[in-house]
Amino acid sequence: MPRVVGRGPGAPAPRSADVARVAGVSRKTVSRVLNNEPYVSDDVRRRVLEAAGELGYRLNHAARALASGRNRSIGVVALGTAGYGTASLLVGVERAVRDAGYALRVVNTVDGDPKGIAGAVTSLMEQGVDGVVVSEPIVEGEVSVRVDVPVLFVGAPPAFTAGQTLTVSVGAYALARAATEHLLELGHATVHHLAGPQGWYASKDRVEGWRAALAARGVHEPPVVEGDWSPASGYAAGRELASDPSVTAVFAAGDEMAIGLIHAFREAGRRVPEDISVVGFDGSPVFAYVSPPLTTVRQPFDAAAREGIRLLVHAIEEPETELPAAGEPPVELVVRGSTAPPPSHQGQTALRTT
Amino acid sequence: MPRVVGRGPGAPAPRSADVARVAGVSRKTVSRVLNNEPYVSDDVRRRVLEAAGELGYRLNHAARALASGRNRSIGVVALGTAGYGTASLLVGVERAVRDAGYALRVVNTVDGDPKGIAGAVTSLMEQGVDGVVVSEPIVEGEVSVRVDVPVLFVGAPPAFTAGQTLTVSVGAYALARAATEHLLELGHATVHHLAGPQGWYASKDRVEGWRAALAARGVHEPPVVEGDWSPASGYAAGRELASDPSVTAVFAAGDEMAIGLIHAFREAGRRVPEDISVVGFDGSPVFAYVSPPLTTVRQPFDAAAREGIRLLVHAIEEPETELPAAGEPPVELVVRGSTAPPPSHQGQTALRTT
DNA sequence: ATGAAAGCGCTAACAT
DNA sequence: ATGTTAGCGCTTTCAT
Repeated sequence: MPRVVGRGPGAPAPRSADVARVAGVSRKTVSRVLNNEPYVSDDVRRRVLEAAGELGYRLNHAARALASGRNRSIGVVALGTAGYGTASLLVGVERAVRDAGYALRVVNTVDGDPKGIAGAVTSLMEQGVDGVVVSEPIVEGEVSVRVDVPVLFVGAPPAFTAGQTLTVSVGAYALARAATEHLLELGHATVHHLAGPQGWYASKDRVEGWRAALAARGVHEPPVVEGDWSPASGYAAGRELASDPSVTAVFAAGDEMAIGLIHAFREAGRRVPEDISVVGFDGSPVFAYVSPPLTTVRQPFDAAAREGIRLLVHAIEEPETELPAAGEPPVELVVRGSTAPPPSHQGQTALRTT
Repeated sequence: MPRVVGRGPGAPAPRSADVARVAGVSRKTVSRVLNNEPYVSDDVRRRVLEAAGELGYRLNHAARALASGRNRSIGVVALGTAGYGTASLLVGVERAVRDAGYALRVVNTVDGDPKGIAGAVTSLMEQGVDGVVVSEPIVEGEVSVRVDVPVLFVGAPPAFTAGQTLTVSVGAYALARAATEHLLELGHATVHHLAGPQGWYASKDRVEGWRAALAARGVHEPPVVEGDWSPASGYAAGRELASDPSVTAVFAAGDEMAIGLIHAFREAGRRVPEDISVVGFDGSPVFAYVSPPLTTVRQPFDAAAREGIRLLVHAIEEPETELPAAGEPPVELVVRGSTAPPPSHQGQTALRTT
């Protein structure tokens, strides 16, 4: 009678002892081969591999983790939404983690609040991950968890203390600044900003980049409009902004919000880019195919994920040596059709007196 | 000196024996409390929980898995792309898995080919998952892996044999049929189809639904145009289709391809929806805010994920009892602005003689 | 270059 | 309702 329900027909799964028996070596030697340890003759190595293949042997990660204290797995706390940004980052992280020979554990937080994050991290710790990645969308607030493994924060400053905290930037500040400067260089008197929700680091960086670009030119800083990343919130903001004739350029903190914004402008009879220019943020490829094609800045998700995981794995595997510093990611502005010089200066000033 | 690198300052992590000692009970009793087993007095339960809290005790999943043979984890083989569909499904799966009290292991396959899938599944088996989810994007071909746990296929027929295979539909066939029928009811003589890449189940279902709608009305079935899900491939297909004046309605197998398609049509001087109607597939919310707003069919990702995981967990926990059957998901057609009746009949026939 | 023995932290089966 | 004993499958010493 089979020991466990669910096992295929017949025998229980082979263990390393079975491989050892078939190969005519000790269990420890099998272990050595499987872990690519030195001091195994090529002949023995071959025999072990052969026996393993024959038996259809599969290593038991749980047993290995228990015995060695290392899991070769990395946990990621992601935001439970299906946006292009979140998803891209997750895909990049998965790839980088797998390439590093680690397994991935994912826990989503519905909303990025501290309590949700604490719970997610605790769950990951129980699962025995060797390192944790907290992905960009995280809100401010005290997160209280005891974490004794290295933690990588992507696109945000450390939100809690851990065995070791690392950060990798997605260059949001520089990207926001570049987006705003692009608009300013086009001749716009100022640039309005449709931000993400308050309290999010992702929002903050972008606001600051925008603000810095404005300050560098000494131009007036209009009040920030706040959205929630959704196209609907961009649309709502657009209806508001459209009624203000002084608005000729808007930098939106997300591509989808930008799309909603443009839609509202056009409905209100304001042409884009002739009357109002709009720049998005993310670099989602599909918006190159809408009218007008969306000018945006591309977030270097892949590069950030690769770089971040490199750092994290280093911290896991060689905690003593110093970390090779991460370079700032490149700033990539994608100019498409949603930006243009402002309407004639006189018309603009005339309207602004309103 | 600390035993393991990375542990916080001081003591090693507390184990269940420590909790037992502090609470003044046996290790097994601690185990009973932690697993919510019956036959524990309320008083003891309270004491154990208290001791655990005090010590900051965290269960060791690896040890539990090794001892019990069960991991309380589910693995998902996802496609390594950041599309709205894939990401939505993954988010839904993560949520459903967590709600069921399981952890999630994710392995992406860059391309959904059989070899990649086999590798992904093997990796998951080594990680000791109790069940596997193979998400929709999977290509045809023989996948040869030995799997002794239940496997759930989302939106595709079983691609390999396992301890037990389950399927949950996303209703792609019915959705494709509904999309095509919508166009036909508008009065279009026929409907062209921009499909996904050949070999993908996701493409196949949609082709068949489209074909069935056409056949039911006895209308001519034009040749299928093939894309690769990307907006660029939709654009390329659009340039081709735009030169054929008989084309007045296209059903695209994905929203992003539909967007590319529309862009190409407009560039070629064909208005949407006046000259050509386009229906997408997925239901991505942002395309309600482009011009014209995209008519589409909504894939019930959340419902499918919930339903699928319910089935899978049932198969894991009660392999004996029969599975409660899954109802077909609702068909949701979202009519927006990219569809309209065809141009006047006479103009159309005149052109068609070309 | 290889092996023997011990034990990782937990749960299972059987006590009581 | 609670405790005892014996492993789960692997890696770690430490021998050889």
